[in-house]
Amino acid sequence: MRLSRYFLPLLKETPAEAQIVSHRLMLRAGMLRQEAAGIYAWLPLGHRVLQKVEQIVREEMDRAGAVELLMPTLQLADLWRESGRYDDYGAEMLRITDRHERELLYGPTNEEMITEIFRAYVRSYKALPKNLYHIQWKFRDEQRPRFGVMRGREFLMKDAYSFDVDEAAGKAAYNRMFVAYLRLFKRMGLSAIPMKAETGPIGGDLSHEFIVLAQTGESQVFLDRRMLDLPVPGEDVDYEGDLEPIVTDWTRLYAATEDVHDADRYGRETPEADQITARGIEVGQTFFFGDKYSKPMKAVVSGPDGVERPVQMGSYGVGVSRLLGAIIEASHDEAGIIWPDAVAPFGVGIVNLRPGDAATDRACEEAYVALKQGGKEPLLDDTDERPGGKFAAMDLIGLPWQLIIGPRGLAEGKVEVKRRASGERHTLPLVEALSMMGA
RNA sequence: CGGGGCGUGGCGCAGUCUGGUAGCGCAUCUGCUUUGGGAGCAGAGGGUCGCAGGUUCAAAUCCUGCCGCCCCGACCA
Repeated sequence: MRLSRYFLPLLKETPAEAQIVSHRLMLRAGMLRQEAAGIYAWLPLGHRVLQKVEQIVREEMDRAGAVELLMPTLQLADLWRESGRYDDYGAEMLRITDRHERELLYGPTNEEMITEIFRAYVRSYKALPKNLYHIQWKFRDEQRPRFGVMRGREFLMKDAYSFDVDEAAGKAAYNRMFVAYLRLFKRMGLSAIPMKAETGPIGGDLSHEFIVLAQTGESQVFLDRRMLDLPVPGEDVDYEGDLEPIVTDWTRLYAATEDVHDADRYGRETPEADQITARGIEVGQTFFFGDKYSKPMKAVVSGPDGVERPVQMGSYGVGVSRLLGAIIEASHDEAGIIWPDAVAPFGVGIVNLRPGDAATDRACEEAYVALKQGGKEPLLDDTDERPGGKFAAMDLIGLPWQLIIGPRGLAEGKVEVKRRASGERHTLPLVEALSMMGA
């Protein structure tokens, strides 16, 4: 992409409404525009990152055996009356009436709908296990939206739902999601720690919140330092096999958010030297809730014994749009965002220091084509902006690599490569620069 | 939902107390000079002062009502 043709409205000054760093940087970097409290338009740069994050979630869900579908944003109120949640859900649920006076709602989640879909088609244990997910916009009419995209009213969420014949199979399905979550957050460059979570009225102890550690996190968390060193399962993890050992490894050590923190247990189980108190951002949550919805909504399957029983369900959410905020909270400096390679909107920013200079233009063009062919998704700054402004802009939008090309360096046959994360720079011939960046 | 604050060119703000026909910085446009870490000079454009009523000769400024947004708290993926 050539910057001169792109749409990247950068802000030199921070809009007054933004307080936390990720919100400020997203506005300044031209990723986001607020349209109403907690409702945002995703500008091209933000949209690209959103899609990258979404794609990683999708790949890891698919790898774990989940199947993607897409449910609508609007749902019928009657569906929610079946589970009893229409009345339980408070003002957070956005209720809408259509021209026929039918009551609708903008879905805050999809347990009811997925259960309805499942029960319409599945009757036998032989069709199980199943895990269906979608990535869709949700709406929760928060009383007080804040922190930009981290607590908006409209948000993009991946939610998966597992269906199993009995509790043991349900637990295995839960484990698959647990492992998939470890992997997908890791791929985004995040260290997300599963922490025991409140299950609320659902009961049982099978629920975890996945928390990203960041200094500016919204809530306080307590954990065993050794959790940070646990190995994340690789691409070759066998989702057909027994994942219990991995889950046990990741749940044995103490890790809790402030609302479920047990100071006595913490002191007992975790050596003082390994105790960490930090701030965290919740980016995902896993639940196993058995027949909470399948029972009232009559989603039943026949077992091998010919007896019909409610299917055992779990649900697994990832806050896709929220993740952008979390990633920035966890990865930025004074100058701007530092994107992890896997989610960066562009792989390399090429800075043409002197557009109009024949040799410089030629070298930039050569680099642009090579990087593009190498799948590096370059963004070429071919604007008339002054060098200082270009450098500041590149640092702000946080592309992993900067390739700086100008007449001064070219006179020596060299260009400069800068790694955004470390600030490390190298002056070297263009070919070498390209191979350094993997093109 | 309780408490506090704010709404003035695209962005950041001053002006409001004490009414007199709107200003600063950045950004934008034009010209010239500049060009390796947010340039200089000269000129230009752009504002129903959140909205609606009211008071007044006169309202960004005073009064009433409404709307929007932000912060702290309670609540939440």
